[in-house]
Amino acid sequence: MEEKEIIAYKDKSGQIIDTQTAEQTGCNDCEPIYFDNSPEALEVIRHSTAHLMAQAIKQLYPEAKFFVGPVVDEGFYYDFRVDEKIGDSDLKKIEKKMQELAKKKQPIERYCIPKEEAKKKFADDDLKQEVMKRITDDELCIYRQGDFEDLCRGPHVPNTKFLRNFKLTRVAGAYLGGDENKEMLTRIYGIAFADKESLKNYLKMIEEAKKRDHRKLGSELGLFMFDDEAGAGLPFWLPKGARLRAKIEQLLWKAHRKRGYEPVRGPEILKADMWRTSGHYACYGENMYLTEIDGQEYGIKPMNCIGHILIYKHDMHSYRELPLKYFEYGVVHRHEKSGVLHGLLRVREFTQDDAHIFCTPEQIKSVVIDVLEFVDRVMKIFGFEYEMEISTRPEKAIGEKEIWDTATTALKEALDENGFEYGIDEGGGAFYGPKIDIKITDALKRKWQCGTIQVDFNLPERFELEYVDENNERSRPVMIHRAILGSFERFIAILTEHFAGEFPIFIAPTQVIFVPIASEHTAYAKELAGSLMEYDIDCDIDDRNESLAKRVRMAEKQKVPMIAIIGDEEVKSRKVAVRDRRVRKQYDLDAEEFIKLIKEKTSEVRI
RNA sequence: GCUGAUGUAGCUCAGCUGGCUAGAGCACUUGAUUCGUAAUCAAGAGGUCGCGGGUUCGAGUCCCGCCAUCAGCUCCA
Repeated sequence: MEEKEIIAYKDKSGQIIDTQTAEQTGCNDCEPIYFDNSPEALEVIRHSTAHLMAQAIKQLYPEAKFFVGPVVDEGFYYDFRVDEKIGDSDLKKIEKKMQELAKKKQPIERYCIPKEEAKKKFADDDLKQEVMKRITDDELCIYRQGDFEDLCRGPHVPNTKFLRNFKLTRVAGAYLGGDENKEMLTRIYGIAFADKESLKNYLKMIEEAKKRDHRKLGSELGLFMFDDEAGAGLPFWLPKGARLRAKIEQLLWKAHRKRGYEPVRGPEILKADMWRTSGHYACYGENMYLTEIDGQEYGIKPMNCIGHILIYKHDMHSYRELPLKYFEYGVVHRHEKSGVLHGLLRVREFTQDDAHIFCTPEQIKSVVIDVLEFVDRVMKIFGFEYEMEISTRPEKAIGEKEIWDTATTALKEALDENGFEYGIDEGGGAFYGPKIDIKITDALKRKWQCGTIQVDFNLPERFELEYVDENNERSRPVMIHRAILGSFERFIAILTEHFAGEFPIFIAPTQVIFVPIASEHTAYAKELAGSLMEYDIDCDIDDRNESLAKRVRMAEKQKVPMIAIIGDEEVKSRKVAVRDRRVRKQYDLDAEEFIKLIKEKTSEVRI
């Protein structure tokens, strides 16, 4: 067996020191990093592959100027400027050149020079100047392979021979430094591994993800559609999708009622002054759809808070009523930029499973703890793992700093007391308060932001909300906004990809499909379907004039969990031949047993 | 919104460098078949080639604008 080669070192603090640096400055107490797929090794390999790509681009497009080329979660990229347009077809060409360069086994060398000297050296390269502006070090390092040199902090592999298992995945545009107002550079993304096998597996995973794409499955399974003429980002729910959605809505409705939430409903549009009072007009106005009615400006709601607030204000409230929980499947409209729309994951009209809890400041912690229990229950039912993150005060915000601090502390305590782990997103809060975001991890280990719990001290102030406290005096309640799924649209998109379209029977659009073998068996199938419909179980009967084999195939392709075949034998003995997709088994059951089984399977889930 | 790519029947796609009435498979309709677990046979219907301009004797094919989609940037449920 070939001994693994060392491509870099790791020092005590965990920092990666490449072999070039180690040679120049030494490295005490360093552990070697071998040429394999460890996270550290991949970082070095991918970073060097980015450089190799830059070298190839420079040879193919001599006028190219380079900005930055970092390693990211999904591989690496390099941002650069060329005069020509680079399309997907050019990737192959660049890849080929990279292979060619890698084969030359060029050593990668490093040398450092004072910043001033570097500035002179790259005087005619405005992008390099831009990079240097961001670096505070006095000495800058340059890596060289063959005739290609690039300003870089490293680390890099010692030789280009280590860079063989890579693939350029896509071309895209990216703003210089992520700033929308600056010029747009060309960005090429790529991925690299130590061995061929891992690269192949990675590409296979991407293929798998493509097969699960909710947009593809959504149209194959007849869940939803979009219509170019009707407008971008405006989903239409087809019968199968609407069934699926209705089941989730019903399940969740009951779960809310059980937890003391009251259903309410506000109007879709409100006068613009309302949005001015709330602060939405100023802070969220660019995303709102505005219209004029009888000379008055109105805004279509982008959030449901105002409706719930006005309902709260309609009555006097005693401290005895708190916490008061209003919930609504609220339809909201947000003018998202056209480029960000993405299937059901990002749309312009969507329905939130929204609730607002009015409580005293002292109750925040216990209310949040209750919501966390609710979230946990729902996530478990659908088989999702999740993580949480607290977001703190953003730059564009309303409300006093002290108020923000109090609220943020309450959120942290609620999580701490329950032993939940969480991350912190500094400055990531909504403009009206800090929040806990719930991020789902799906079957392919991808993370999605769905649920959210947001404390709000500001809107109660702006709308002068009150309750009568135990001393018969007026006090100001706190509001907690929360959503568990986030929106039905996004949640169903994630659910579809998570289950690859094979929804569990309790939410499947078609829970049972009857396939009568010949036309004289249809009556019995209808009778059984009728019984199941009594229990809100969605069943279809496929009595089309097609072969049995074909109809079974169609049912399988539609991923129906239970297929019930009805023929002479079944009619005669009042049985059902069941084909269970989940356990991939076939068995016979008496009609009564069958109905009981389906009833159990569909109702065992309670949130 | 920005960068790049794409847009032919409900879906997946073919249609060479501009040239007769635009094709295929699946789905759909009709007829035959009445069938025991992943595609029965036959026939039929379905498209102002995303929309609007332009170049040309002639445009699905070339040019411009718009719309939509895709991959990203940025933003978010």
